[in-house]
Parts: sequence; C-alpha cells; structure tokens
Amino acid sequence: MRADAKENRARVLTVARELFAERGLEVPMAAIARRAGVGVATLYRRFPTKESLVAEAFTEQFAVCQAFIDEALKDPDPWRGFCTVIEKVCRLQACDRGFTAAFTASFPDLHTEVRDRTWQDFGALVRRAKDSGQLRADFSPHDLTLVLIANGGLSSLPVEIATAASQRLVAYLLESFRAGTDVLPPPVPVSLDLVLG
Amino acid sequence: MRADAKENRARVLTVARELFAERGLEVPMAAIARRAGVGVATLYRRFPTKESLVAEAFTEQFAVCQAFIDEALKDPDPWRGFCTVIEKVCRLQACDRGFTAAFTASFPDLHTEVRDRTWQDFGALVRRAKDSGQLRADFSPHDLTLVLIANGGLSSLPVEIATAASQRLVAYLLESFRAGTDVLPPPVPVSLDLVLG
DNA sequence: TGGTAAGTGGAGACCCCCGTCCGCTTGGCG
DNA sequence: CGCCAAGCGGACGGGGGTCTCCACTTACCA
Repeated sequence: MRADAKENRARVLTVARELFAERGLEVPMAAIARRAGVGVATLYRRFPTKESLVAEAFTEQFAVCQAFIDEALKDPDPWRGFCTVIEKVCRLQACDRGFTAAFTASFPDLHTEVRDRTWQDFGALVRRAKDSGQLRADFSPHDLTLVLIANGGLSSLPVEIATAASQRLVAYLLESFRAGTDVLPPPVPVSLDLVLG
Repeated sequence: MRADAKENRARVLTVARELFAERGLEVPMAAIARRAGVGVATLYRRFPTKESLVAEAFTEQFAVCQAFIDEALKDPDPWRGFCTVIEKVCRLQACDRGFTAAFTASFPDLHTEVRDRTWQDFGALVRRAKDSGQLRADFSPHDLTLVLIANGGLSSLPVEIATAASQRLVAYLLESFRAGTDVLPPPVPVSLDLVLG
C-alpha cells in the first residue's frame, strides 16, 4: 500500500471515530470523507461498506472493554472489580453516541469470537462477586445487557450531561445489585442481537 | 367537516398510533396512509406535517400518564403510589416504540402546559413519598427523566422482551430509590429538551 | 335531483443517503 | 528521470423519505 494511501486510511478512521462519537452512526459517509479531506471514492476503496467502517472504528473500543474485564478479574476485591467494570464501560458508552449502536449493529456478523470471550470473562467476574457474598445471588449476567441498553439511551444527551447522568444511573443500579433480600422479576435473557433496526 | 372526512381522520390517527407503537416514529407517512386506506394527500390535509401527526397521536398517552399521577396522589400509601406511577409509565413506554421519541420530539413545542402540570404533580408525589420516609431523601425529580430515558432504550427490543426487561430494570431501580444510606453522585438536572436529534 | 365546495388519490418535485464509475493525478521503483 | 499502476475525487445512479399539485369524485343542502 502506498504511503499516502496508508495515511489517508488512518485519517479516515480517526475522523470516523470522532464523528461517530459526536453524532452517532447516522453521520453520512460524505461528511466523514469531507472532514478527512478525501473524496468519497477513497473512503469506499478502503472500507467497502459503511458497516465495515463502523466495525473497524469500534474494534478498539471493544478491546478496551475486554481489558476492563481482564483487569477487574485481577482485583483482589471481587465486588470492587465488578463495579469498576460496569462503571468504566458505562462511562465509555455515555461519552460516545456511536458506541451502543455499533455494539448492537456490527457485533452480530463480526467480532463474535471477541464477544464470546468477553461474555465468558464477565460471567467469571459475576461468579466471583457472588461467591464473595457481595453481589446478589439472583443477579444474571444478562443484566449487564440490560444496563448497557438502558445506559445507552443516555448517550443521546449532550456529552457532559450524559456523563453525569450515567454516573448517577450506574450508582443507583450498583446499589441495587449489592447483595440484599428483595425478590426481583426473573432475569431477562436479553441478547444484543435482539435489538431491532 | 364532512362525515367521511371525519371518519378518515379518525382512522388515520388509529393506524398511526398502531404503527408508531410497532415500528417507532420512523415509519413513513406513506405506510400510514396505505394501512389507513387513504392517499397521502388526505393524510397531509388533516395533518400538515408529520410532526403534527405525531403530536396528536400521542396526546392521549400523555393524558394517560397524567392520570397515573393523579391516581397515585390519591393512594393512601405514598410509596406505593410513587412506585406504581413509575411502573405504569415504564410499562407503557416499553410497549410503545414511538413513546420515548414522541416524548422528546413533540414535547418542546406542543404540550408545554400539560408537561408543566405533570411535572408539578410528580414533584408533589415525590415530596409526599419523602415525607413518609420511604423514598430516599436525595432522590431528585430529575431522576424520573433519567429513568424514562434509560427505560426508553429498551423499547428497541421486541415487545415481549422489552416488557420483561423493563420490569426487571424498574424493579432494580425502585429498590435503590427506597430510603437507604448510600451517597450518590449529585442529581442531574436532565431535561427532556436536551435530547438531541 | 342537481350544483358545488369539500374531499380525494396518485404522480412527482425535492432532498438526502449509500455506493459506483471513470477520467485525472501522483508516488516511487527501475 | 520517466513510466505506470495505484490512488484519487467528483459526478452520478438508485432508492427512499417528506410534502405538493391538480384533475377527478362525492357528500350534502336546496
């Protein structure tokens, strides 16, 4: 690949990440091309479809999430590890309007291995936190999906507000995840694949 | 207004409510017209803009929410009244894909009086529940907006799943709204007007 | 029953978006 | 330095959305 082409590709990716975060996935390809200082054709040569651009733009974010979990599994305090993961992921999500959509839109086809591993590791995290007696026994890993979808709604707010709102929401939720007594409705096996268009 | 015209208008409204609930506000005007058995022009004669149709289609829902609050204020148990309102509104929201969008999209211009009154009444409900010692003192009425936005994200799921998921989410949240001890991040003065495009 | 204004529907103007095509430009090797 | 394939950008096709225009139909009153 020629040097200038490589540089263009990188700039497109950077710009795409910025715009997706600012305005969500519905930002037009033409806008990305313009801000990156290239033509539309260039953009489409490197990323044959908008979906592929989205997938590539967010693989980094997914890796970051996985890293959060890896780190949390090493935390000597299982409950703190559990909380930290949820707090960090939700903060990421609140700051990035495209995050949620990319999570649900580009996951099904691509990244399934990554997702499976993440899911498995999160399961371990949950198990550990339950065994320590600090996470309520009827917490379901599917509740993470619940939290992600709920928290994702906040990203339609302006960034500073979304961040603060997310913090408060997460604080509320974590409080009710702590081991207690109340009976909940049964866990919902929500899968991200279920999110419709 | 001629009799047939009146009937057509009513049918359009019914169909619009159905489709908005099923598929969200992004359903095309042409689809509504087709299902209502009228032409597009007829639809636009009665509702000069899509926004006006949305506003009209959801005024009933807003009235229903207000009714929930009115009823709750009469409940001898303030905490039960508070919980019931949140549960009912969230169930409504989970079943209706257009609800959240209409809430944020059509509210700013129209319905401001209704909204103000609803807001005031909810404030009274909150006050009552706090005075009874069952609602945590640092609960902010703005937290209702938080709940609505969060819960609104669930409506992108298929209806049955969304309903169950919403129930569980609300159960978690209500549990943490109950008077306790933990310190939260400060309340976020979220306004529905802040929701961007 | 007949006139007329209100009502109607479908074609199409206009806009925005995704993705492609094609003639021009340019990096970098021999 | 010269060549040429790799790279480029803008125009354009296709589809789908909102809303308008206009010739035709129909309810309803006298």
